[in-house]
Amino acid sequence: MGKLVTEMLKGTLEGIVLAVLGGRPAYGYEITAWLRDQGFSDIAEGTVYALLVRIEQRGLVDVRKVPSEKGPPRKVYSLNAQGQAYLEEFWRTWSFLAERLEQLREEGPQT
Amino acid sequence: MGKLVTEMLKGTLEGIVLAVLGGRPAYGYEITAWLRDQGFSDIAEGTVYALLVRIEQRGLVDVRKVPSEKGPPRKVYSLNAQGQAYLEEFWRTWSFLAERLEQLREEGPQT
DNA sequence: CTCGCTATTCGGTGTTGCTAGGTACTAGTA
DNA sequence: TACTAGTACCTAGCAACACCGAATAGCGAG
Repeated sequence: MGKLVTEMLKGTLEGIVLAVLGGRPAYGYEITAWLRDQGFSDIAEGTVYALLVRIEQRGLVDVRKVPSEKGPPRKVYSLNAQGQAYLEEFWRTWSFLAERLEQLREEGPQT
Repeated sequence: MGKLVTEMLKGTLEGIVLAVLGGRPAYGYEITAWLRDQGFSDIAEGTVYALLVRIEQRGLVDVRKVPSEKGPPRKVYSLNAQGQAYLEEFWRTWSFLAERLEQLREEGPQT
């Protein structure tokens, strides 16, 4: 896509991934593929893996290794209680930002 | 506010400021005050000024100096044609992202 | 046995917002 | 005079995050 998306993803990609994990456990490769499917056509693989490491270190997810038939073992991440709480905080922040922007788009800044 | 907002602002703050300038010309100090009014309570002044320098260097805005009665002269920025085009591109990108997130929030990832 | 797909990891880069100051001009006040 | 506060702008160094490119590793097909 472009630089605009890249910059906007900072801060939101993390929430997106957490939201995915909120729905069901998943592993890196799978998440990357899903994101590309959703239109984030040029998400870098490395980006997703780095993000997963971060949220694991922050204790937002649990991990378990699952053998794969076609390749190295998968690291399957699932959202834990702390991650759930963080995700809710993310949605609140997102709502705040989205409301401000929607208002700006419709009305312009109130004079 | 918090780190979450800070990270989310990366990539969107620029669009926000351009949108403000799309409504009317404005200067840095004024924009900062307006943002704080809108709930972005701890936007740093330096952030806004640095951003304005960037968008000026990219040729998205026109600038003129206007004397002030109570302080140094103001640098009043206004959106030019190139900035207008960029702003529209920003809105398209924003819409894309917002749609994906809204979908995620409501449905969860489709299994 | 090499090619392609699955799956993860890592080092270095660029952009961006923040911190924490500084400069400069005006007006009010002790 | 000296100080304080409000207006208005600028800068250097920092941290976080997404990107790029490459490497590693296992498996099946040709």
